[in-house]
Amino acid sequence: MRAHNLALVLRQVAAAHRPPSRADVAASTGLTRATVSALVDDLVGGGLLAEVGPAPRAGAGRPAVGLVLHAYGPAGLGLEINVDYLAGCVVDLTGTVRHRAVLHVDQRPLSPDTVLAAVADLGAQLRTEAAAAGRVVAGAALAVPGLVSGTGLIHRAPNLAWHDVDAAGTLAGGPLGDLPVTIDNEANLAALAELHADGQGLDSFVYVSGEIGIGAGIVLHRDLFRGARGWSGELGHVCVRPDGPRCRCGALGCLEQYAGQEALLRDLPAGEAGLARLRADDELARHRLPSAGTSLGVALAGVVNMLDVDTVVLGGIFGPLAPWLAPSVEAELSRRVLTSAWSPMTVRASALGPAAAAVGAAGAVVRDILAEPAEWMRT
Amino acid sequence: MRAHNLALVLRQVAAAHRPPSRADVAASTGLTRATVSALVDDLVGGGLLAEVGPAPRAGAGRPAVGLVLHAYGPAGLGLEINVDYLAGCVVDLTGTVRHRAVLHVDQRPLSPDTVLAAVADLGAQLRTEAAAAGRVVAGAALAVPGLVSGTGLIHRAPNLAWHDVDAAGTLAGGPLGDLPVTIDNEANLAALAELHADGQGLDSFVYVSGEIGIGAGIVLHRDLFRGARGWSGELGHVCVRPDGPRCRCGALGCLEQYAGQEALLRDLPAGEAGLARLRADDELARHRLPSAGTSLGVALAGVVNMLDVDTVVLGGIFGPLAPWLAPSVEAELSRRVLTSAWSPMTVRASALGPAAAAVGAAGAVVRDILAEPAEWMRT
DNA sequence: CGGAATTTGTTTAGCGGTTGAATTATTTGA
DNA sequence: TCAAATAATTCAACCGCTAAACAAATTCCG
Repeated sequence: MRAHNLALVLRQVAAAHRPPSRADVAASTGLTRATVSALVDDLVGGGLLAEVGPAPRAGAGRPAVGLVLHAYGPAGLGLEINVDYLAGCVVDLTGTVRHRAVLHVDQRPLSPDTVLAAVADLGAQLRTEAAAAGRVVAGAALAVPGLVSGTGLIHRAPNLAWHDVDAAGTLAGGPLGDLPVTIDNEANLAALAELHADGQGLDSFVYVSGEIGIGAGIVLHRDLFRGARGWSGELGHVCVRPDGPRCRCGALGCLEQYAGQEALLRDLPAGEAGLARLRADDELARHRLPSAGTSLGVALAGVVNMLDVDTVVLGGIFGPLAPWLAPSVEAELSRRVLTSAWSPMTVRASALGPAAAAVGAAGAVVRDILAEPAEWMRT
Repeated sequence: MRAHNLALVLRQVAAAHRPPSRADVAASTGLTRATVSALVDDLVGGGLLAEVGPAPRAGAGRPAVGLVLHAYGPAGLGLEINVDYLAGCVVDLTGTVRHRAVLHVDQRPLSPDTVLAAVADLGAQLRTEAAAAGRVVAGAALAVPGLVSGTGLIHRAPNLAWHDVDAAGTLAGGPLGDLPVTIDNEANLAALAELHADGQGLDSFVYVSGEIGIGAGIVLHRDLFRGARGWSGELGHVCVRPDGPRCRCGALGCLEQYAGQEALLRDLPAGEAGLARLRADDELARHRLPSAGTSLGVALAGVVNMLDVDTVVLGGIFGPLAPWLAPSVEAELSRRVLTSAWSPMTVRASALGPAAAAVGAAGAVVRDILAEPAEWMRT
């Protein structure tokens, strides 16, 4: 009960627009001021909340002491392994990114152990930076482009050609071995980053992560949807045409064959160079992207009919290509989604830059702490 | 906290295989015997639990008093409107069906008000029967083949040609006007019935409801998944081929055009007559059903790739046709679902008979009471 | 047959945590 | 300078759970 109320108070402070007073929190939670005072004292003592000078306020009365999440409380380390880069960042309790790093290296020729060692080194370096700035990293999360078990086993990462990699075990032996590390799918964590990106109250959406493969992170009522075993969101392998071209996964007509990076860049240089060319050449883009958008729309329409979300966010490489993709996606959705008749769908580009998953990962670490403050303060 | 623990105790009693004693419940919940005693006394006083004579037990010691859900506690009324029948039933707290009724009438020529009045009458009649047997109906739930809002507004029921029908408002004026009535999608409630059907511990599955249309109810971790607005599960309008035949919804190539009842019974008599013919004529069934199963499999593979469930339950008319449908559904799933490589899918026929949704609806009413006993006992 | 052992269920004192009212603290405004 | 207003703390009361002792009802075994 104590634990529950601690989390409740913390949530109110985090959600407030300006630093609330103890009295404000009492009013918004329904608890009494006495209780809130006691809880806040605990949270301040535990390093999760800080008091700030009273905001200039009109009217009489004793000035309120503002409460904010402690900017030097426990920090989260986010790491990302993707096909053509590694990334990492450190965020504080407020969700602000304090340090970041990206390494552009194609990971495909490297062994899983090499890649995991490299990303651990990147993380250790960021942790040192954070420590120098007075922030202690309390935990880490790693984003990978594949299907991951809760135990940290990567079952399959098709575009890295990994399978059955015990990432958690390998990391435990490295320089981050003393940190609790969770491992999650890249699209899931990017979706979380999108959810908590500044302001705009997205409640439920599908985040489409266009990288070498196509993944999706599903957010429902501000909560990440993981499916039964954590393996949801394999949008790239939803069927667009049952008799279409063969996919790397073995099936026919998967979305990835129509809207994956390799399909978009056919006859163009691979990677960023080809994408830049596509963005620069409006003629080319108009010729090639709408049909990919239609395929994306067909697949997403099925997803939306089943899942019932009202917003699609185009992320990864689809973000910058949204001007050409979104109209055909939107058209297909409004044609095929039953509910769009009385409740139209929204399609928009992601608000995030590259390495969104790393930011989401770091944010997930601190939000875990905020969600269970009692757990954190026991130590 | 009290409320939480009351529900906890109730859940343990409901989940037990044989009537547990207070001591058993204490052991399985982690509460002390003293606390459980107090909680149980409240629940017995509130008419939710009953004590039964001590079971003959081996060993020494004072004999235990068994606890069971009160068979004469509050009962739930379930109602179902479907295209070619109305159904209703009353279940007691244990989930046992005590009274039932079905009316085979084609509802399509009738107005919504007429149909709602008829189903309300059916409900009132069942309530009278239940009262005569000493059971008081505490609430009702109505299943409809369409998209429903939480407020009881039926946005669209394509196969009844209904739209914007205020079912809750209409029912409030009828003979059930004094009961709290919730309204929900037919496939959702049938899925709940399947979930709570005797025994076998299904945890997460997609229940495919084949009626005139095709719907789906999604259960994840023994919890109904409703999507963002409660409009999930429109499997019938997932796209199988983007350039397929036009569907009643306006789009091209919806699953319903390949595996809906009308597609299955092309050139056969409509309704039960045609279905009987199909079941009787193995030659015909082998010729026609596997291709429908393949389409179903294509659509379900996309769903499973996104949602990550490991079991598909074929219900409604698909249940009896499962021997011909399931193999091709299964084949398509194992071809197309990524996770099936290391975690194979299961496809099975529903354990339920007709009017599954009515049973699910009635069960939902009593489970709501069991989930919040404090709420119920306040009255 | 009768007492010890055993298990169930209740009683009682104590404790953590919340509430509500009273109290103290700090400011504005007349 | 003092009253009014608002913020935060203190303190007694209370609710619900726990732990341990106790009462009740049965079996085991000499």
